[in-house]
Amino acid sequence: MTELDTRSQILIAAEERFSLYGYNKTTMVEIASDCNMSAANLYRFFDNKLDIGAGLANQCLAEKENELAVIVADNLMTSAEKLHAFVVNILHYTYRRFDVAPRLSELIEAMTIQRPEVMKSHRNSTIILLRRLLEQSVDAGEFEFSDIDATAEAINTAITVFYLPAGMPLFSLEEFESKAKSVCDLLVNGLSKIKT
Amino acid sequence: MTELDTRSQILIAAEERFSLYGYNKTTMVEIASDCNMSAANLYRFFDNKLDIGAGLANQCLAEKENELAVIVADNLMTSAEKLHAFVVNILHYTYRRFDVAPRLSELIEAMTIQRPEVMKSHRNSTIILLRRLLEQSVDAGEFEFSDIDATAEAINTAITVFYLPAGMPLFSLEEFESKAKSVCDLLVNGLSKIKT
DNA sequence: ATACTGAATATTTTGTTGATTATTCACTAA
DNA sequence: TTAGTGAATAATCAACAAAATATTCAGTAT
Repeated sequence: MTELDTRSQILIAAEERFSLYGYNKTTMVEIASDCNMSAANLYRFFDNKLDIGAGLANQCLAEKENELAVIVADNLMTSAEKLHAFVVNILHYTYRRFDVAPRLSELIEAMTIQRPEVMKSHRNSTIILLRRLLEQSVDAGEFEFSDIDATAEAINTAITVFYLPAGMPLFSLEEFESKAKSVCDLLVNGLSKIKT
Repeated sequence: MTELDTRSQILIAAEERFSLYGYNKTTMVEIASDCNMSAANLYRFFDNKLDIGAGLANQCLAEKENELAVIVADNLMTSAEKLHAFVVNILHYTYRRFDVAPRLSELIEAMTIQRPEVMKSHRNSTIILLRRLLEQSVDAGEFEFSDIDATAEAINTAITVFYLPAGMPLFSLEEFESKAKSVCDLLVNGLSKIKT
């Protein structure tokens, strides 16, 4: 088995364990024995448990980014619709992680605290996607703005609530969806060439 | 001494202790002896320690609301300037609590978890202030929008990041100030009668 | 060299127990 | 009746040992 195969075998075993029992309750021995190897051998592929977590988190977040990229690439939606779909997608992802698969959010929590660069890089990717959305909106003659980078950043800042699982218990999903709609409307109003 | 006097005497003693040593490390006996009374007597004025905390938190948040009310009432600033000042004030308050007076944020944390209605009511007051700001902006012929309540809520949602002490370690105060500026610009653009 | 292991060590978590602290209550003083 | 107390009880916290777990390392097999 190649080194790459073994790495992904470990990641698959870890994903199974982490999503079932959570990051903290999963031991290196368990992951190792799922892969029919000793715990010591895991260290030939990952520096430590946190790095296994980071590998997995990067995978999960990359999937999320792909979903968002699909929305941005869509050419049937208007830019306003895309932005709304974008935000709702983020909200639903956050909600799911808090409500449906709370085990995996233990991993995200650990990353936020102990591997902030993982979340930072996800943040970056998201802003790049927003930037692309804005570029396309200009091409389509729908939005206009002066500084595309500042605008992408500002939008990301304004929708930060929808990223935070900590806020989820405060309102129902329906309430959050309605908030997402109002915020998008407000933003779109500021971006549109022609005011609605 | 009237009952009201005793209540505020207790709150004063509690404020001193809470801001010096934090909510958790302050004991009922300490508060009581600061007021020259027995711990048991505190319970004639407050149901429990959490209620003393809630009384104090309400006071602190009311002060914050007053500062914001002053900004809204100002008649030298444009509506755009008011909104910006409003957001920056919130940001600075959050930053101060996280960076300068972390002891008191222990109290806010306890309230967030164990007395969510305290924070909810503060949230409400803030939205009412934003509503007033919007009313005045219409009178001044500066902003226009369809639904004032939805708009006030949407603005509040968009500026939620600036309320969260948890986010403070991620960026410097300067970075947050710049974010506050971009978000305000974006919002103002969407609200203004005449686009800039 | 490369893939791996068992056993040793270091770090973290868990469980337990004593001490602190919050809260209640029966009571006194005015 | 109102303001207060000391002492009893209940809940929480802190410290420390024991157990579990992460990580390292010396060494085996191919």
